[in-house]
Amino acid sequence: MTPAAARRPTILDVAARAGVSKSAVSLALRGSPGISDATRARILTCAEDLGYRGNRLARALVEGRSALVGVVLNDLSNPYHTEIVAGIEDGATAMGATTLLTHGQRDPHRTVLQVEMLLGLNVEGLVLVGSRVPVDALERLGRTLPTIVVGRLEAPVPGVDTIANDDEAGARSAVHHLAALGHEHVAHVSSSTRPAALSRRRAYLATMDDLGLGDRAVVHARDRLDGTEEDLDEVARRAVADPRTTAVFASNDVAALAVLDAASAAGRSLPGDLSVVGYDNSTISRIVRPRLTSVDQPRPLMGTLAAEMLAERLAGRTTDRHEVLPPTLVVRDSTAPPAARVV
Amino acid sequence: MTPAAARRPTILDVAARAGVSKSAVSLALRGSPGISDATRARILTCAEDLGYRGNRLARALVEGRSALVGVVLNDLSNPYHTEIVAGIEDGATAMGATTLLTHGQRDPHRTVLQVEMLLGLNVEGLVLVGSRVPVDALERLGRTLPTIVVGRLEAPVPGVDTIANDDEAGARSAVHHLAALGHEHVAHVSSSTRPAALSRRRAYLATMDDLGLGDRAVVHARDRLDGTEEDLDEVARRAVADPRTTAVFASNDVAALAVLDAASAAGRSLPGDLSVVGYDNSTISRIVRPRLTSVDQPRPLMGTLAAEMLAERLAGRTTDRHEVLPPTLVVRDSTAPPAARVV
DNA sequence: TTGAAAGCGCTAACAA
DNA sequence: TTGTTAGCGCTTTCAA
Repeated sequence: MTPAAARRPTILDVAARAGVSKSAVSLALRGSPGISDATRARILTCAEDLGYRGNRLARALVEGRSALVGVVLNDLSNPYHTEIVAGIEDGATAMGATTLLTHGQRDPHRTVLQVEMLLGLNVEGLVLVGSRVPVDALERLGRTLPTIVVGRLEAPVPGVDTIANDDEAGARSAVHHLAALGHEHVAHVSSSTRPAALSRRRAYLATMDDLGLGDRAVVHARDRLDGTEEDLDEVARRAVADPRTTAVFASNDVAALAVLDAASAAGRSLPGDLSVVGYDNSTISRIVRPRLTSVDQPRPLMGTLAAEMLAERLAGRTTDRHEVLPPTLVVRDSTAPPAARVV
Repeated sequence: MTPAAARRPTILDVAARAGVSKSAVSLALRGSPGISDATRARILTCAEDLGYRGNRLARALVEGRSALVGVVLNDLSNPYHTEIVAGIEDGATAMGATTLLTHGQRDPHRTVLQVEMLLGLNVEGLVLVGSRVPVDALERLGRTLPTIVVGRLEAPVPGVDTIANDDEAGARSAVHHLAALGHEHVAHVSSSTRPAALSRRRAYLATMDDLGLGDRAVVHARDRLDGTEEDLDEVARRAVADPRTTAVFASNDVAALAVLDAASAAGRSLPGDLSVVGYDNSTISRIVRPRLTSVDQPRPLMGTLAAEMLAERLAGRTTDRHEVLPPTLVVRDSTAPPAARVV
């Protein structure tokens, strides 16, 4: 009594049907030489007839390589990541590898579990996108297999390559844009103390200084001295409440959205009464009204670059590589010259 | 000359170190009985020392089952899907399976390729979320392995289970909500001719009839008679241009967003001058202003249910199951009673 | 040009 | 309680 579901045909079934040995089938299937065209054609036909489908697991086992690459997102629901993923996948496909996609639900612990899972499946390389993997775990990965981190790290980890956008340049372009429009009281809303946000915060202050506006710079940050985080909307309200402030540079689009809301609630008209620049050029920036001026990271490029660096590692590179890519400012409707002052 | 990267330790290495046979290690690792506690402890320690990590590929090969489940999204960048995925993953984890996530980039062809890839990895089941897999391919899948489709199908496919929300009920609740607010001229903006959108369109018309408003119903659809699709913004403009229309039910949140924009552009104030209801309760509905009233599908439940149905199939169920879940209306700020008419 | 045989890392009989 | 053995489906020597 065999089960109802037909067993999946193996290479042996094809061999039997074609009247050859299983190694002949293996050769034929992968287009290797050392087999006559006639036999190959016959074998291919038989395989087709049987609906034969190679067993990648078996192949990976015997070849000692899986041609699998793991991609771990911090958070699947973050639309910021999807273009990066597409880039990685394109690159991986080009090098004959298959990407396995997972996500850590924003939780470092779950992220580590996902990574474990991928290692169990014998992935040959790992790309971590924005994932908050603990440094010790990252170090272990760097020793174990090619590992690329897309996103800013607090400090380099040996054996781990990184790809990030130039947060300093991005922040600078945002502030310069606002200053060029005539804004002097440009405030900053900072959403976190993670490396990328901190870089932007520092660059904001430095740029304000460079422009001779250092004494007008003011940072509204969520992080409190006691280590807790203030509500983002509350921070936005604070920033908007200052009547001198005519423009805000926010450390990401989510924070910018909070500022837009707070401004509306406070009766400040946008962008005349208050200009806002975000960071990430996420879908949010196209959905909100006014449409958000935002700093764009070259996401597709970051993805293909990740795949490329992975390929290099697999080809034998052992030195670490840290790539920083230039962002570009996308100007939309949320920034304009400051309205004439009614004193 | 061995390569620099240390070979990953196998069960044999552990056995050698512990001075036992490899089957003893296998037993110890999986907590099977038939081995003394002392030996087990020793083996576990050795495995730990060596940094041993089981090879799932080898295990899958010998056990004849992979404990892998494939999840295929139509589009990774569609935030609508992510909660469903979380549900599927939770369910799969509970049944001891691992989910492999992929996406088809909205392209049926690419989707089929992804499915092929998953089959090559010996997944034991497949969950397709909103994916547009051609019917013939779907039929083949239904014959080959447990397959669950989350989303509405044009017609049932033998061997394929489905999970969908009740589009009729959702459309009805949207129209009833608007009618209860006092709207009579409720128009519908329909974004496509896909099964879900068509169901909502039909239910809209039926509900308007039921309410005695049949003669005031008007459908603004993208689909033209010649089979082409009109620009969504253009359709929204048309809908908003009709001065009698005081409310719009859109077939999804993206369409609703287009209506909101068109309304603003036409100088109609929201929601007093025009009320709008969307469908999907996507992140869009929380980002736009006014916040969008929208029909919510029970996504987490859809996900866990998918995993559950998969488990049933794997346990031997051979009858098809089609589940339809009730949606709920989430009322936000985009709907209000019609403003008093200035005649 | 083809077939036979070994073995990838593991589990699951079975024998000791 | 332990060790031995035979494969899972495939690739890859090596002979024929």
